[in-house]
Amino acid sequence: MKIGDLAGITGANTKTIRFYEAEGLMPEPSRTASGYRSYSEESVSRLEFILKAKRLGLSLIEILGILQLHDAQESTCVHVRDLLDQKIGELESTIVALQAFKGDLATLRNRSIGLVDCKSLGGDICSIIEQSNIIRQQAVPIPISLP
Amino acid sequence: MKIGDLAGITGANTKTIRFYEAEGLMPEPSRTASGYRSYSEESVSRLEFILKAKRLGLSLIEILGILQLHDAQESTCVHVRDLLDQKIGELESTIVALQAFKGDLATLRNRSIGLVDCKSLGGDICSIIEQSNIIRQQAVPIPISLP
DNA sequence: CTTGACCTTCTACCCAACTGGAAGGTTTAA
DNA sequence: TTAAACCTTCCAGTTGGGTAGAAGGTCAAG
Repeated sequence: MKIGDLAGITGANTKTIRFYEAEGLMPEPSRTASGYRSYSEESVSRLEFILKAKRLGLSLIEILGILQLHDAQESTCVHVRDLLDQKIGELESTIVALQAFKGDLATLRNRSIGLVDCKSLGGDICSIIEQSNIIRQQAVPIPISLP
Repeated sequence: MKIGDLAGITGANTKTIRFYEAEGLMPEPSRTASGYRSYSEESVSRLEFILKAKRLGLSLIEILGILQLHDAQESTCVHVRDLLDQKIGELESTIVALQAFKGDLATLRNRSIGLVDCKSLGGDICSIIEQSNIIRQQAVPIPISLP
């Protein structure tokens, strides 16, 4: 099967497949006489694995780590479970931070009800912002991407 | 006051101040005879405004919009209130999406308790991932950055 | 007078995860 | 036979918000 077929089956872009190969996520496939990449069924499941893992919020680096364990014929389960725990923890603290931040913004917004002249609260540019005193905690960045 | 003084007062990096100038957020300041940037108190409050607005989660583009209204001597309050409403709405849907996603990951993780051999559930690489069927909604990206 | 801490401009690089385009080779169906 | 639809490699660009470094000019203290 050629790269376009693999792309069609998995929903990935051909450029993305070559990119994953360059990044070491997909192994170098065999080639036809004319140099076209030639993939097997195994390539389909490997690429689908990568896409699923991405949907779980794993980065390419993290996925590479799992695949390297797999390729070294080591067990990946414990490692993956740790990764999931870590992701869940990150999500938890992100959610908490965002909720607090949303509360701060809502307070700020409610204080500004009925305000038309920005300077009526004493600011130079916009009192809503200048009167704010929000110090946001560094939130964990959320990896979000869809194929 | 020179750029280093402005940086010291506000906590911003001198490179960042020049970058904001290039992006049109900070106006071009006057120069000393030797070409050094020379700032006034107004520059301090403008830069502090930018930094505060960033802490509210506004992007530089959004901040630029507010500043352009201000510089055109139009009222910014209504616009800023709308921006806040929009940010609050984005936060709300992001939080909901993240909570759902966290629940999905937790379910997946709990299903894998006690699993040592990844293939015992039938997968090729890691059953935890291969058995997952998570289709994540496109979440709203959250601009997060601290000075 | 020199040393070191400033300042200037300019270009290039960082992060992730692709995506686009150019320039060329191959295959397939009409 | 020729046109479309593939494929190849390589290089550059995207996004956002900066940062790093080079090469040079300036200024104040000792």
